[in-house]
Amino acid sequence: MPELPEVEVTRLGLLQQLTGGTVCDVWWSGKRLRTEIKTAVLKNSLCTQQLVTIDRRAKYLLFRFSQKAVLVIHLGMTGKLSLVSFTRPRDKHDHLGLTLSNGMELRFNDCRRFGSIILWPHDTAEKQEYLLSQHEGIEPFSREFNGPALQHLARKRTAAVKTFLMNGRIIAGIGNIYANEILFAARVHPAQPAGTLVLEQWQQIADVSRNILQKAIAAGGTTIADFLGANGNPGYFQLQLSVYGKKGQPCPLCSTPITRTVLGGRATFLCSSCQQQRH
DNA sequence: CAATATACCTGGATGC
DNA sequence: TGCATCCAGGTATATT
Repeated sequence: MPELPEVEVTRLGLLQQLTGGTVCDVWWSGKRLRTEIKTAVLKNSLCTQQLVTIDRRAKYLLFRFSQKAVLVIHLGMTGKLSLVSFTRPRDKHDHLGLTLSNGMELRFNDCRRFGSIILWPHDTAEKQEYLLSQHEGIEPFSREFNGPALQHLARKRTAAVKTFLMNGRIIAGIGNIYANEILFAARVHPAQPAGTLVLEQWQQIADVSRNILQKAIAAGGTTIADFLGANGNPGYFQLQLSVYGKKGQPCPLCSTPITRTVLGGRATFLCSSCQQQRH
């Protein structure tokens, strides 16, 4: 589900209600996620700790606690976080619960279990955060995300520009839905080799990326099947999608039917009239 | 090193 | 109704 906007919507929703809360218990379903969960370690590190703030790097949420420990949560494909009363019965696919001293519980629900939950203990958190940041690509809302920088990063890259945008080690936060939408808005053909785009195209991609991601955050994210923000509400950006999932429907700009292809194993939607390869 | 394939999971939609 | 098949917002790892 979650690309940068959905992760950001989750973060903002939790921040409102959660900061200042103190952890008093940890529950785990016993089912393994992408990473191993050590309940005893989580309890030892987090119980009595107060949540200071929540940050985001790429699609990771960083829950910062008072004694410097950081709980890192990645939502994978179907992960959702919610804050509910600890008396509420657990749902199917609930996998982790952090009970807070105010009677609320932060719950992680993840049907497909591609999500991950990692604890950075206080003594290595700084180092781990540095390593994560090194490993992840540039943030779309950062200064370094601009036309010339993107063109530079794409030098000698033969992979399709869509695959390039979705490569998290190069650019953070852009997944399949937003890659499709960004390339349509920039009028760039998804299969064009990244290294062959001209500066004007990269500038356009940088501009529309920020615009689309920002609008998606403002709309509460995109809910196709099951994304819910931390307050339990769906997003509404799917109402503003131009091409994703729109096979056969008219292009909003020229009415040519949208086509679906597969690129790098992922569904790819485009308007063959508005998006043409430029060499 | 870069590009591509595969694996990790569950469940909804589709077709027979 | 049942069953098989395909598909889904991500990413680490292996293979070419």
